[in-house]
Formats: sequence, C-alpha cells, structure tokens
Amino acid sequence: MRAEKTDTHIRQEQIVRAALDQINHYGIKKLSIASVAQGVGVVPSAIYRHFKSKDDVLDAVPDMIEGKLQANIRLTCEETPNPIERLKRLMVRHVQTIRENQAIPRIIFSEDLYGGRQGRKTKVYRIVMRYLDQVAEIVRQGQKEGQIRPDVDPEAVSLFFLGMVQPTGFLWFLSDGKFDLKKHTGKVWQLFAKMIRKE
Amino acid sequence: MRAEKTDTHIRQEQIVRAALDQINHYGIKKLSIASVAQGVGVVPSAIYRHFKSKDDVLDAVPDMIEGKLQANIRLTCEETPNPIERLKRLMVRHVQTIRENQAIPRIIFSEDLYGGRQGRKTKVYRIVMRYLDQVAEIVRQGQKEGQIRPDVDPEAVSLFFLGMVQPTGFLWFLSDGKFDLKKHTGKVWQLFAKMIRKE
DNA sequence: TGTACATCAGTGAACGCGCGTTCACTGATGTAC
DNA sequence: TGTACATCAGTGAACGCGCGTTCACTGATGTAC
Repeated sequence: MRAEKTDTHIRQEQIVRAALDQINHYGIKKLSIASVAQGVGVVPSAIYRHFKSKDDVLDAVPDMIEGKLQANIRLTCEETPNPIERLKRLMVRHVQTIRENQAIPRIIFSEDLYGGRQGRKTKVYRIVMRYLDQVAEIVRQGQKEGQIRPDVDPEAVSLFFLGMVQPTGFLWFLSDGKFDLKKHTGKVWQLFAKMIRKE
Repeated sequence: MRAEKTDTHIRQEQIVRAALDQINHYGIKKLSIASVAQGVGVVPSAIYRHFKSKDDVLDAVPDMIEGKLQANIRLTCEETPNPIERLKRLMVRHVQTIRENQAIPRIIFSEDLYGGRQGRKTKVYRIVMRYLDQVAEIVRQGQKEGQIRPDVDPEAVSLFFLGMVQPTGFLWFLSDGKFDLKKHTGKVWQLFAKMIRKE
C-alpha cells in the first residue's frame, strides 16, 4: 500500500515525533530508521526524502525537548506571579514531562546522541544552562520581592532545583515506576522550600 | 603474536576493567568485543573463553561500580566520625569518582545496559538505593548527635545529596569539562550545609 | 625423570544478522501553454 | 478545458559495513603413571 504523498515540512515533523515516540516506548537502542518509518507509515527509504541521514533526525530531537522545557516555563509564569509558587509548579510540570517522555532522560544521557556527531553535546548543554538561568531568574525575583532568603546563591538554588528533579526521575525510571514519585518529590520539595523560604 | 595463557579468573577481571576503560575513553556506543579484546591484548574470540556473551561482560560492570561507591563510603567513614564532615567528604569523593570514571554516568543512564537484559535495571536500582540508605544513615547519626536539624527528613536529604552530585557531574560531562566543577560543588555544598546544619 | 594424555586458553577464518544508505523506478500533484 | 511536462514523495531491491558469535585447530601447562 502506498503512503499518501505529504509535504516535506509536515513529514519532517512527523518523523521527529515518531523518533521521540519510539524512544519513549522502546528506548534509543531500538531506534532505527525502519522503526521510525513504520511509525510514520512509510517505507524506510522514504525517510531519506526528508532527512539526509539518521544523524540529521537525531539532531532535531533536542530542539523538540527544548520546546517542551520552554513551554513549561512559559505556562508556569503565566499561571502565577509568586516566585515560590512558580518554582513549585515548574517542578511538578518538569516531573510530569519526564514521566510522559522517558525519552528525555534517555536521550539526554545517551551516547547515541553524543557519540555520533560533534556539537550536539554543546547544544544540549546550552539548552540546560538556559533552563537553569531561567530558574535562577525566578529565584532572584523572589529575593527582590522578599519571599526568598537573600543569602542563598540563585545559581546554586537552580542547580538544586535540577537536583530535586533529576535523581527522582532517574530512580523512578530505574524502578520501573515502583519508586513513589509523588511522595518523594513532595518530601524533597518541602526540604527545598524550607531551605530557600524567608521566615 | 600469541597472548600469554592466563587464568580465567584473572582474565575475567581484566576484561571487565578493559570494558570500563573503553567506556571511559570512547563511550558505550564504541564498546565492542573487539575493542575490549584489544584492551586486554587478546583476539576477539578469546573473550568467549571467559564470558558467554557480551551481555555477560556488561552484567559485571555495575558490580564494579558498586565496589567504587562502597569503597568511598568506607574510606570516608574511616576518615572522620563527624556526620557533616562525612557527607562533605563523601560528596568530594563521589564527584572525584565520576570525574575519573565518566563510564559511570554513561553506563548508568545507558540503554545498552537496560535494553539488553531484564533485571539489570533492578540491579542498578538496588545499588543506588543502598547508597542512598547509607547516606540517610549518616544523616540520622548527625541528628542523634545534634549536629543536623532534627526536623529534616533523612530520606529527602539523601536524595538531595544525590541531587547535589548528579546534575553537576552531568553538566561537567556535557560541557566537556568547561563547567567549573569545583566552584559549583562548593556553592552547592554551602547551600546544602546551610539547609541541614543545626544552628 | 621421562612419557602420554587431559585440560584449557588463544587463534583466525567464517557466518549471519541488523541496519543505514543508495538507486532506479513509480506515480501523484501542480504548472505552463 | 485539455495536454505535456516538471517536480517530488513513495517504493522495494540491493549493497556494504560493523559486529557478535561459532568452530575447528593450535599449543602451552599441569598431572598421572
């Protein structure tokens, strides 16, 4: 059966999305041009109409991840102006995003991403640093408004923010979902809030 | 040239060590029976005298990692009885270990480890949880001795301990060493100590 | 002390599978006249 | 409105490479007699 002819811009997005899906469900190791093609509903060689190589497909994946991170920040900031509340909701969103997209840790830590091509590491580094900067900015805002202790270093806090989210997500992944995410993020958040909140 | 005939127990250790080395230098993706064999100084097929398959070689790697983590705990506890000092030194050691063995994050997050075989995930989960328990135990000790605030949850603190170390190591890896590990772990430790120390 | 044999690690050639990639061809869609 | 042609996405067969794994053979070491 012949697949419907579709504009290359649309196909490109479908392909990247299919790649992300494949990674979510089966992991990077199983990601092949064949499986991506099947996800899209075309024959493997058709992929090469839209991307020059598998590496080119992988190149597009971090951009999609950045999109999700940035959306989380935007949505959170629209939701509430309160800095501490922002941090809390951003954490919940972040955990939720990881939960829905196991692909994110899988990709971000994967060799298949970094081994293949120069510069991808730098790209991901930039994405993470940007995210951390935005978190630090929220912290500074909170200090200016007097809700967050002025004697804590915003950069360090942003690292801790990541440190709140990364290990829990990791353990959740390792345990195949048995690690109680809600309970542990709750506990960790309490401690985090205690650390930064001005009494 | 024929390699010297060597006892299988010794060879097995050499092989696992060589695998770890390969991963440290070139990443998991490049880990092949051929490269491991070269590291050991034998011909690829010789590996099969000592391991049934590549998967069996990979199975042995997490044990070696656990050995390093446990050694860190042991050495630290021998060095000082002070709980807060223990945590600090354990952090330094942990970061140092990651620095020397990029293989550890590379393996722990890798699909090549989990994709291959059932149960390896569980094994790593157990290793990490054990480590966290030991950290939590140090925290409890500190609470008993009155140096650590009694109102913080030891489990949450142990997660934060991991959260102090994991993201920094990750960023260091991503940035190819440009991320200033010493400076940032210093900052993060200060914040961590402030959080748990009883005034 | 010497001989015969068993054991076992090392070797290199070969196999087979998965998979990324190429290529000539097909057929649908849009466009010029 | 109809015809000819260009464009471009989809197809399937085939190629080639990397790599894990097998296997028959080699040769060193240890052991029994």
